[in-house]
Amino acid sequence: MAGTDFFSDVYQVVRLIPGGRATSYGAIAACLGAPGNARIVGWAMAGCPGDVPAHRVVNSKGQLSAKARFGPGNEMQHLLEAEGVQVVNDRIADWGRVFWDPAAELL
DNA sequence: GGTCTGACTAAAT
DNA sequence: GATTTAGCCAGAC
Repeated sequence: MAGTDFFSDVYQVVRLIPGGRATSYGAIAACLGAPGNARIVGWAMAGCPGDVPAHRVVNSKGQLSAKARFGPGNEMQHLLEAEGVQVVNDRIADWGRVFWDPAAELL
């Protein structure tokens, strides 16, 4: 797994997230071997280069915590819906089904 | 090298 | 279910 910087690893994993799916910060962190770095993952997204689909990364409850960072509107939600992810009340519907586990799918 | 911050998580209340 | 507390670690100053 790739690795140079934690950020690079996060970016790479996020880029590997298939359309219509989403994952959580903790899942990415755990995949990188650092289950306690959930915050770092989110922070890495805060400075994502732009080619990183950060809209597919949400918190453990499937809630669009990054929505505010994408914009004051529902831009993040719109992106997810455009990929086939149903978003209701700022959170992903059927989260357990949409959830993409990098540690399992990517392995 | 100490301190603050942050798009988190989980457990406790 | 909502709020609070504490734990976690990498970067910026």
